[in-house]
Amino acid sequence: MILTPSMQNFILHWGEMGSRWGVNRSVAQIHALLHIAPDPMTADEICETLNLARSNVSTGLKELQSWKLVKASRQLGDRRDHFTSIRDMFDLVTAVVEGRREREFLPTIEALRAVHDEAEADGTPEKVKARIKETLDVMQMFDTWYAEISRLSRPMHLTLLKLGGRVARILPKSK
Amino acid sequence: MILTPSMQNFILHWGEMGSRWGVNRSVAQIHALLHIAPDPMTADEICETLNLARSNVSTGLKELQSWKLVKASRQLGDRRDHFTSIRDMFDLVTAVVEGRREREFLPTIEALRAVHDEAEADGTPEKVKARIKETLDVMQMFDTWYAEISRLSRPMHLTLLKLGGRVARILPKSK
DNA sequence: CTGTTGTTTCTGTAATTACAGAAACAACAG
DNA sequence: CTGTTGTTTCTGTAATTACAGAAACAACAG
Repeated sequence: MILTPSMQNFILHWGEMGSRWGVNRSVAQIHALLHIAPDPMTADEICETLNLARSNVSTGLKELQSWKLVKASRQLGDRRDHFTSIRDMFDLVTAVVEGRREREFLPTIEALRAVHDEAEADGTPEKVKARIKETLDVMQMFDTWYAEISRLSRPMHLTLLKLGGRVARILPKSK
Repeated sequence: MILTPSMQNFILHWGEMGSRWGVNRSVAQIHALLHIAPDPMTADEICETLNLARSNVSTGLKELQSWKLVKASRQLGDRRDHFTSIRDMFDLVTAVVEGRREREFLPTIEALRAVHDEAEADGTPEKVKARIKETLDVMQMFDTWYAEISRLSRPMHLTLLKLGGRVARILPKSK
């Protein structure tokens, strides 16, 4: 596959961004390539296009699949796996947010809960215990909010997105 | 300052979480300490409590101030700076989200815009150009949504948070 | 002036991370 | 059986990152 300069830049920038977002550069580059590739690609094509070792592409694809950002598919008369990224940008955002929640947010809440319980018995000052509890409570509040919102339907999400700040005009009436 | 085991764990976990969130461990630990500290602390006290070099504490405090997570204050009759973290959890979340938006989201949008313009002239296939444009558009849509929502008042934020998924019950009527 | 406080910059080091490339395997088609 | 495809695991290396500690400096109180 031949990359035009702007396609190369897209992949490079996505790779940079990936490393800020906690995904390593190679993995983010593979995702970027699949994201803009018109057709599914095999692992070998990805190796050639990005100049990565096969082992790393294989591992990277696994990781992307675990994030549910990439799917493997088969083509008739070909034994090789063909990989595509999620085509719908909404699904992509959902997958990324969901992944981060599971890997970063929930473990933190869990750890905070453990610390909170531990603090009951080890002579931690009341003020400090209150701070820890408040931190835990607020994080849980945000998590609950997210869980509820994410359960809404796609059209509802779109409505809310388009509505933006105007949601405030509608709400007060109902209070 | 004496740390109980649970306070130590809080700081350690916060430090771990920090490294996942793109802040380095020391910086996250300093923040964790200030977050649960009942009273403002001087740089020296932080050094002692966390066993960090003074230079690193100094740099870390600078970084936390640039994130607006920590403020320096003065006390009568003392020439040293005393540091406190944001006390209000809502302000903290806002500061973190705002910081990440500026450092991770906006640069990406900027880069995408540049790639998008570049793609006009370098023979990038139409399909690929469309993908790039779609990616840019969706990211901008989310950013606009966030910008509008963040402009709402604090009580409105609280209302929305408590409302959670029930916001859906209110909206359809108005369509 | 001296002492205190804090910042910045540099050096060196330990730990971590991100890879390439090799090798061993597994699954399966023909 | 052989050839193809893909995965997993290992070794080695280069690059990066996160520090400690030193040193030089600045600002300022008294």
